Amino acid sequence: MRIRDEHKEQIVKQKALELLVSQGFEGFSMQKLARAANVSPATLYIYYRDKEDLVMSIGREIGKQLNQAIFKGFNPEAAFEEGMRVQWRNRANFMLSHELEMTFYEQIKNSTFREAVSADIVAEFKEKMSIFMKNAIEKNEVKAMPIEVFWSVAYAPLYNLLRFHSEGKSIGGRPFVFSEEIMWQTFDLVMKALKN
Amino acid sequence: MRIRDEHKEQIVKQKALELLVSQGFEGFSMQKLARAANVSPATLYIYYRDKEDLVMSIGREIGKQLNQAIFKGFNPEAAFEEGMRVQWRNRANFMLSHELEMTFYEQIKNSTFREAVSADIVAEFKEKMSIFMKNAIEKNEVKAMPIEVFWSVAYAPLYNLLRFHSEGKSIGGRPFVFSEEIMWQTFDLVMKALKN
DNA sequence: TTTTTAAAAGAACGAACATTCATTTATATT
DNA sequence: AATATAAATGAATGTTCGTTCTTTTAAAAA
Repeated sequence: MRIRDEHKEQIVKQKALELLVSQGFEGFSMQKLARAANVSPATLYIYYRDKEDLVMSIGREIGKQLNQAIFKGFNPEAAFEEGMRVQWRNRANFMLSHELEMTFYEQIKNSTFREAVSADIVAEFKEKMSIFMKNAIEKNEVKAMPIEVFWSVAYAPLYNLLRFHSEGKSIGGRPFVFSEEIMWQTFDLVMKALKN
Repeated sequence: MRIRDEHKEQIVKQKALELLVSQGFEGFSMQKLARAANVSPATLYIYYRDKEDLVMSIGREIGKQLNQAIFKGFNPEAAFEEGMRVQWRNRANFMLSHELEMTFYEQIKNSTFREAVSADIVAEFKEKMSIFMKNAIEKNEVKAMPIEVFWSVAYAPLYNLLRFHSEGKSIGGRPFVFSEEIMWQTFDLVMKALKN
């Protein structure tokens, strides 16, 4: 029995990401991918059931990686600001070292493949994060609020900074560059908003 | 000379929006649009140069509408919190009354058509907003900070709430519904972050 | 070494794609 | 009423699409 070439499979995955990010969903096709990966179109159907399966598999894999990265070293029993600091550091680290993946992930969340990607991931986030929040509220570190409000104030600014960063352009004239300093400056503002 | 049917043109625009939002860029085609709008494919090429022109025209039009709505009644000389309140109200009003348009606008910003849509819009925002910010800093209402940090803290939470709203689903178990109350609760947190 | 089996390939399929062409239709002007 | 002209059409263009077919290739098992 001929053995599957894992390296070839990796190349397909990588080229798919590159193509999807550079050309968008509308410019992505199985034949282009096959050409880019130096593979027969038929080979793609050994690795994936069809085009949808390919896109969703890659999307789900990135989602899992992201989720895992986010909770690395995160202790739901930790003090509020400390826990939040870990979350910000984890998210920023992952995003800066996986720009291609994150761009694709944002793309897929604004596409018809939306649901499939985020279902499990949201569930895991909810489970771990709600314990952390419950603790913080009980310890009087933060006011009770709908989790959507919390999420929006706590993380949306960070994601937005990173979006400015990877778009390369800015609202101001000079190009915006994300840095540790800017991140923690923003973090302090967010803490000021959330902490009692 | 036969006169152009403006009503028909409107239907094409509306159906294009509906199709793009429900099927995504990858599921959108000129032939599908023609069928949905009860029009010959050739007619689309009377209204638009090609597919790209169609998508971008619609995107740009929404961008202009959004920008106009945002600055309605906005006075750059106003006090910081008051000015921000106008901005939040304007943005929320527009988004809630143009959900389809906003979904499409988010889609296009995460696609290859990105640049073309936001160029002018960002320029106008920068011009008007920088005066407002300069005033607020001089009046000691808010600390100086990079405009990207300001934007991320000031508006990203609002956009994120509205995203939760239109996704219909939530992090929590119950479906999330955007409301005036939740909006101003979030606004207060953001003000706490930004104001001196 | 031979057999077995799945990986991989290349050519091919009909379907759908963006766009154009030749023609018809409706209206404003003469 | 006749003419001019741009709107609108349906059919057709060649191209690319996703996917499958048949065949070849490579490695594990015999």
